[in-house]
Amino acid sequence: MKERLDLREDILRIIAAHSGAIGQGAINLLLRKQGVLISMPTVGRRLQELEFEGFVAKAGIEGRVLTDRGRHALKRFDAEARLRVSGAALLDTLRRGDRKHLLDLLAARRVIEAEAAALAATHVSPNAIAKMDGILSRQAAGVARGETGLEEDIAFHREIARASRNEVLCSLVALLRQHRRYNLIVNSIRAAVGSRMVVDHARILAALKARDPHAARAAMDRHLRTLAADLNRYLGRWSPDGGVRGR
Amino acid sequence: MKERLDLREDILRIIAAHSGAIGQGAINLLLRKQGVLISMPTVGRRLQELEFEGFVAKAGIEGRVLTDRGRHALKRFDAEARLRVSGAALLDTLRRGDRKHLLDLLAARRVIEAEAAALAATHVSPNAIAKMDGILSRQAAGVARGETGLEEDIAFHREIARASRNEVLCSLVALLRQHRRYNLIVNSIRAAVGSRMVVDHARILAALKARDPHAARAAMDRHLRTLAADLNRYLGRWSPDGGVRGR
DNA sequence: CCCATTAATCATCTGTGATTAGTGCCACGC
DNA sequence: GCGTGGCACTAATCACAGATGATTAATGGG
Repeated sequence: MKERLDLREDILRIIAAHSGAIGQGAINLLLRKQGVLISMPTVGRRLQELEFEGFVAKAGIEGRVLTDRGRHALKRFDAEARLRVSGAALLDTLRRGDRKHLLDLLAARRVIEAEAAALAATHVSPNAIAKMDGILSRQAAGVARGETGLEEDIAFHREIARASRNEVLCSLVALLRQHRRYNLIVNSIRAAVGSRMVVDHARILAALKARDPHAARAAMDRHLRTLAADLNRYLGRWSPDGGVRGR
Repeated sequence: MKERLDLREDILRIIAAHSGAIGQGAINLLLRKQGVLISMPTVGRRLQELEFEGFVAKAGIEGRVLTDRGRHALKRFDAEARLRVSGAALLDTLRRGDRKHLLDLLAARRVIEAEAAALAATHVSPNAIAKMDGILSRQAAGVARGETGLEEDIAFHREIARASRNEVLCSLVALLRQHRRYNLIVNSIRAAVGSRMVVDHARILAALKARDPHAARAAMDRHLRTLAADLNRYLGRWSPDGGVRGR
């Protein structure tokens, strides 16, 4: 069901690109030129389906043309495809774990989460503040016990993003936080950053409680700046060239 | 090849969730409970494949267990799945076109692109500046002719993101720019914003030429702020409730 | 002795590709 | 001007490969 939809999309695209009507043979050749190697009968079958669904119509004898509905569907497909491609590109960038990309990632997180923190300062609910208080004290207790506090860190940042009431920022924070290698590294340097992370978070939370957007933004900015500096030092220590072995 | 990988993932997950060994019959039942309806022999075949690839091993007679490699692969699968889910959530948010989401989107773009502009001011190459010059003059000419200048707008912002040398920011800009309804609306209000867009862009470009990060950030911030204000006015005019009819 | 598991065999179903029939247009030659 | 062969297209038929499911050994443990 998946790749067939893909094939049909390709066929629609070819028909749209071609001026005038076009038939199975020519479509087959063009598909082949695109690297899609299918037989002509299959193209015919897909064409029958597309015709049945009203996306193409027979134009006399010399082949088929797009209907308005087909053009419309294709436009929607294109938009979806562009979205998917952009998303995939971002995911690929996020998957990479070399030094520069980790720092790039942190720089992006810094501006995004700083804005989220500023917004949160004006929009946060008492309920959310209570939740953050709980997270923070759990994190402090965990770090004191020698744990990493990673879970609480993630939860804290997520709560702030959620409190910003900006769904796009919230989604972005969630997405950018899904980086395995980054989490691993924070794990490794937790001895250095664990306790300071709690202090940083407390400062952010205090700004939220004071409903001071400026202070919240500054606190979050500083938090992620120092994290980036730590990361940079850590990576520099183990691999000056920036090519830490990851996979 | 696709759904089979999916099925195998499900099977791995079930084995991992189950304490101790588990066989085809029980896996089949659990799969069925998940809504995946496959026959027991198929489960057996997948298990053979997984065993051949070293992800599971036979545990005596009572079924199969995960190997270390299987556990590792599953962990990787989980990370990938989380990434995909987060990405899909963001795409869903971006797909929505109501007033609040459009403004959220613009707010996110504002901080991201402002940072990109600031970085670009220090990293931009003469080459890129020349390219932006070209884009800008084409846009000015187009707007003077009564066109929307939308293509050039997109290209300009993309160039700035690229000049920031931060791939994450660049991907984010590309992703956030893929919003059909937003582009449609800008099209609709181009009479109001078309010429001012050129002025804004010129101001940004001037800051880049002066290699002044502060000015670049401020110019971009202002550009997207006014755009948001325009959008807000436009949406307010046509639908005070924020529920513009889309698609 | 019964049960769960693995694995093999056989039938079926689906999708695909090769081939072929049927149809109308076009160009060429008379 | 008209018949005729070539050509592109549609669509049907047949065969084949692959996956799936039902059934059935075969094995070992409670």
